[in-house]
Amino acid sequence: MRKPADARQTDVLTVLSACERPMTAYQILEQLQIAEPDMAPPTVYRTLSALTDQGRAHRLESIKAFVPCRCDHVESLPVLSICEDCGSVEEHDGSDLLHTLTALTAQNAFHAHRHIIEIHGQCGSCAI
Amino acid sequence: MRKPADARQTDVLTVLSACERPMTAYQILEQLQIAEPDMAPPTVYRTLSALTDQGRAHRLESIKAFVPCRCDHVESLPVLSICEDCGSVEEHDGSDLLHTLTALTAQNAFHAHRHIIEIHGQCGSCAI
DNA sequence: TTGTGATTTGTTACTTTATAAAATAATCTA
DNA sequence: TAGATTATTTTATAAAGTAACAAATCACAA
Repeated sequence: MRKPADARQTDVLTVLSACERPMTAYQILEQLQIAEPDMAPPTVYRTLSALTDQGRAHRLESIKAFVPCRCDHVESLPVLSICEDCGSVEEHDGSDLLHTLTALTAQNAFHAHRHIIEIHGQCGSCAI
Repeated sequence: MRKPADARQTDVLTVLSACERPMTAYQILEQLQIAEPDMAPPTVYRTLSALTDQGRAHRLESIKAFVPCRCDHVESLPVLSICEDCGSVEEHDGSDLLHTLTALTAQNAFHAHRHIIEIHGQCGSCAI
């Protein structure tokens, strides 16, 4: 059952958006397999790569999971805060951090391609 | 062959420090197995957790690898820059970022426990 | 149209990364 | 020095990710 890539991307984003929490690749796969039982991991991973490349989804490296982009997905520096109690994730625009980060790495003439900023902690609702 | 935890930690740090590049848990295991062929993954993972908790090593979440802490391992906000060409990693002190990060997440009364800041790019030596 | 090559998508099988849980060893306490 | 307690190791397996090839589709020339 062959589908064009953009249809797959829509499918994956739909599944991701329907869930309040970040989802692992295999959780996404499991959802998609309800409609297409033969789907295999590479299909999901390929689609997720495309989505993250486009900025339409983000991968949370520290918890091996994915969230849909809640911003305009053009923003250059997503900062993702992850509540360790309830698992919820908030997305923030970290553009203000850019020049400090650049200054930090400038010593070695380092040229950045991609920034990963994730914050683990406790969200307001869970702090009560 | 049972060893106290701190001896294990020394072993792992020695292996890590002897390598210029970040190492995966299984690469570390492979090195340690030269002396102790029966060592199994959980021993390495447990030791690495202890080391990262103490700040004596860092885990690069985005590449699933570990480096020894090159700073005083008390520093609160390590920023790790990773060269995508040669694989080298530099460690920087990102304390200056703290108040901006706090401001970013403050809207939701989020309370941070741990920050993960990794930068992918190209180091000076590889830019030539 | 139809053949040809380039590209995208699907499938199989596997590798790498990580951990749960049982087993064992060391240490402590009385 | 037996029994309780804690820490470490082992076994086995779960979870995450990918390489490599097969099949389908597309683009375009003849």
